[in-house]
Amino acid sequence: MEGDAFSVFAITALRLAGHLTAAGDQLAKPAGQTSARWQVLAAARRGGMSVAQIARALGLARQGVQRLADVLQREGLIAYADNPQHQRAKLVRLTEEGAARLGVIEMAQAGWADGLGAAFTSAELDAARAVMARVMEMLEAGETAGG
Amino acid sequence: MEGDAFSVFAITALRLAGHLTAAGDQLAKPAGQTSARWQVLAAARRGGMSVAQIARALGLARQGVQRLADVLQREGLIAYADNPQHQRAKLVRLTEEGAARLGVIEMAQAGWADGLGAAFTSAELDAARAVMARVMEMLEAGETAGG
DNA sequence: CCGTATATGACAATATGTTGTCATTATGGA
DNA sequence: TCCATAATGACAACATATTGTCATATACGG
Repeated sequence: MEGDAFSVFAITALRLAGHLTAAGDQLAKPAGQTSARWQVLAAARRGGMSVAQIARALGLARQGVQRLADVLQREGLIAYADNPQHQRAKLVRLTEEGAARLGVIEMAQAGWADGLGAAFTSAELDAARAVMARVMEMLEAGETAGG
Repeated sequence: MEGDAFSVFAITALRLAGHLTAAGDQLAKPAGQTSARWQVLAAARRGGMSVAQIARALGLARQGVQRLADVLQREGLIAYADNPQHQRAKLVRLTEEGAARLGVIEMAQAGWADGLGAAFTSAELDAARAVMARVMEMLEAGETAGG
């Protein structure tokens, strides 16, 4: 039945995420970063977002992203800019040093993704991604409803 | 190109895992457990495995599983049994109390999986799972090769 | 302006997980 | 037996992430 198929799907997704995080750490290591920091740097480049907004975009707890951002700010990779919309919620901005580090990571990431992606068709990857996204939507709906 | 499709796939997988872990924590909470503890309890029920073997099966670091297992042992949910094959590597066994807790979790998990799985066909879930498994195999090969 | 609800950052406690190191225990070859 | 290698558990340091709590800032309805 679908419940069993879903359980196997979920267990596989959790194990895959572990491997992807490990791979991301390896990609980010030459730039002295990690998977988590990379995500925050990428959000900082988009610009115009506060820490809380970045946390929501990444699906993480606000406080965890705050801690990462504070570290990155002390290291000079991101900077806090005044937010005309909100006195306390500073906007996160990528510094030149941060952009350089992010560039190193993304160069490596592009080659990595090309290499792994070559073993699949775009249709396969997109179909799998669509199923994952639908599951995520349902989970998010449940989280909002349940507390 | 497939590289871009793969990047989007990877990012989606990471976000999905965050939501799945949160959902698992909610399922395990009535039994006073968490997603991580649940995984170890499930491995303990299989029996005949040492901590290091469980870690490999879950794709986690040996030391992290050891710490979780030590906590579960102190709480009386699992027990260490002598291993005739290895003096130091004790076998992990589920206690009656551990089996009771695991049962509570899996009752809830079954209903949860049925509810979410009902929105998908078995073919959809299995196709997505197959793609994730192939990605995982490639990542594991890379990890073994690369160190 | 006031009161309520929400959003945000700060701080602490805790859980999870990795990496590194060490001593001990197998394992296999000379 | 002896030695090298790998596996294992113990311990520590650190990175990541959640939950809870608090004070302050913003938004909105009167």
